[in-house]
Amino acid sequence: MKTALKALFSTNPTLNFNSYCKRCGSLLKNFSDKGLVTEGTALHCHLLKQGIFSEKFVAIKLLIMYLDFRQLAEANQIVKEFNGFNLVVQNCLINANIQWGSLSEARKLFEEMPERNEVTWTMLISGLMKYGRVQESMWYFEMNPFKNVVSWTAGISGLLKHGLSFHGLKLFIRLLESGVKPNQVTFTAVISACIETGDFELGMSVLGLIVKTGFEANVSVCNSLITFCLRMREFDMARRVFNRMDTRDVVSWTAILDIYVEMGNLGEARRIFDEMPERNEISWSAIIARYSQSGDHLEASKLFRRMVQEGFKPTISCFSRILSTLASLENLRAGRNIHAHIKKIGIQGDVFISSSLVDLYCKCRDTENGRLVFNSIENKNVVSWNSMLGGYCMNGQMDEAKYLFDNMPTRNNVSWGAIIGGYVEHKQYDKVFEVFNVMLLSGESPTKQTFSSVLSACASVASLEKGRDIHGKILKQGFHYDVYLGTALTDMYAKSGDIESSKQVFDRMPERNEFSWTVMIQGLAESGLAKESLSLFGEMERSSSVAPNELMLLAVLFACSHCGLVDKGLEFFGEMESVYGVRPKGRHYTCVVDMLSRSGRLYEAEELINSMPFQPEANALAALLSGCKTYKNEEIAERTARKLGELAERNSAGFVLLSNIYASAGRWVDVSNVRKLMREKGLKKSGGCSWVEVRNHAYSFYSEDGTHSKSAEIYDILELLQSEMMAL
DNA sequence: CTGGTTTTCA
Repeated sequence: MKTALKALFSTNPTLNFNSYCKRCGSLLKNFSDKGLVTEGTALHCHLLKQGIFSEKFVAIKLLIMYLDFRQLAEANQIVKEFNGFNLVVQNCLINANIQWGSLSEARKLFEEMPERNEVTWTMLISGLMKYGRVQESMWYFEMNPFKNVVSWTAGISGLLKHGLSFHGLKLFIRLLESGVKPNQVTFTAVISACIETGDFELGMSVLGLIVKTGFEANVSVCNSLITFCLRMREFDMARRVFNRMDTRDVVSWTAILDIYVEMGNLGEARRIFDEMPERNEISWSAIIARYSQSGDHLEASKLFRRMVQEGFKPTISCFSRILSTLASLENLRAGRNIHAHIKKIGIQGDVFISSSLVDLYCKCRDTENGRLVFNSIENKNVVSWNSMLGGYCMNGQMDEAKYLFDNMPTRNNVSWGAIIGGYVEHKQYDKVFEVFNVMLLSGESPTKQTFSSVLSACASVASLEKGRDIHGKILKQGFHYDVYLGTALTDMYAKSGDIESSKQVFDRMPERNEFSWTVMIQGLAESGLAKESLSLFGEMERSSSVAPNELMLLAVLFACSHCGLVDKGLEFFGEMESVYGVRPKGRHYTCVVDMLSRSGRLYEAEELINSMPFQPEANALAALLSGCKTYKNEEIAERTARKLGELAERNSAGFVLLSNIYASAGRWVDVSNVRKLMREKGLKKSGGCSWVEVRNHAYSFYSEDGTHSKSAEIYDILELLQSEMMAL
């Protein structure tokens, strides 16, 4: 900009006066757009020196610039130089007041004007529309004596912006009837109305009109046509429009880029992006958003870095997008940098930005900083509250979550879903049902995700009654079994012991993914239908394209273990890597060790543990110990126990088992040694837990004393019952 | 000279 100014100062003497003024004018407009106050003032001084400041064209640009900068003293100075009433100057003043949101001042100026032109009217109409005052705007529209294309378009697009597509289109019809010719701007606006209403037929007839009036070559019209085709999923037509254009701008390229993304071809979209003749911050945002959406957060953040390096200013949406990408990458360091930048340019107050920031800190497990950002949001909306709520939930701070939830000004089904999901995630199942019931009572409709969460809670507490109830509610809501809901139902029925219903749901699912198969295979195995489980696995291999994953193979091993098909299980285990390409994890070894130990093949089990390429799970050793107990093999038990002792794993189950084995062998000294060891390591026997349901509330009881608020009374009653039983 | 339109997004 500085160089442009210099070039102008050392001006070309051959430049004539008019083009000189024009160049000054466009420079001033440029300064005004980019907020370059110093440069603008400097040019003003220069013009004063040259004595051409009162030239009307230049003066108007100067006035607009000073109004833009809100330098009212200078602006007033220029107004004075026009000596009284000037229509264009008054128009500029009205426009400035509209920009500043002083609508009453703008209207006062409008009313006081001795004469008005079509621009005056149009400005007021579009100004009122801009602030959502549709009724008043339409009133002025009807009063307007100069209904030209621009004011028609202003009225139409104003209605469209406020979701009144139908009224907008009706106004468009009136425009056609009035005899005024619509132009390219009108058509672009009307096409976006067709996009809004999703009316393909109407769009096509507008297209006919466009062709008839000869606007089909206009860039803006074609751009909106491409978007129209995109929304109607007419990808071929979109490409035809694009290919036919003889001039394309950055908007056209960005629009066609999105066509390929929608067609699921991100690679082709990227190729277009790389080959675009020109890019702007919106095209950058678009491609970054698409990478982020498709889960390639690394590429998204790489592109963001390139975008900034190439000097593009990210838009607000781009910032919030990249923040959520960094949140997924849990890249707190980069996130903090961007946070600092956001503060510097002063957009931290934006609800989308601040909610993304809350999410970023929480996903990086820094709920404290998340809370600080949350507290700083002035106009919190549901999304901001939900981000903070979700943050507490994902970090298991359920007390904070509940407190926040109880104090939210408004809740939507996302909020309910978040807190319910949090309780499920952190195994507080009694709370899940409690909150879910309140949710239903409040009249909020659960989403599919919330239903899935609650179903998994039912599965975990094996509450068939509740599960059936939820199933009924799902049907009532009219949700059909999609993959997620169907899988959750299958799992719930299987875990609650109703394997028949489980199979029924599974059979009716229109689509199954690897989780669905896993759940069913595991469900059958755990219900003692191990043979059926294995044959279902066979069916899956034959009939679907789903590849067995780690979890599913675990279920298969489990099935073999539970129907005593030890050799079959060993065969599967051997094939895991070679046939299915899944490297056995600790859990798989544990399962096989368990299988061998249960059938008394203790030496093989021990050998398998010794052959493991990594540390065995404590559970594997525990399983072997358990086998030793059953088959009375103290020799292996001794060795295994030693290994378990060496294992630094904080797993108390193994120790408990160990002490039980010693106890059953009557080796009380060893028992007390193990207990001592546990105390030294700070391990506690994880308490058993039981619960009863009374009127939709689950009451939990833990094996440690005194954890229940009414344990004293409960024990009193137990004692009473006991003494009555003795009396019998 | 001053006014109306199109592309990304939560």
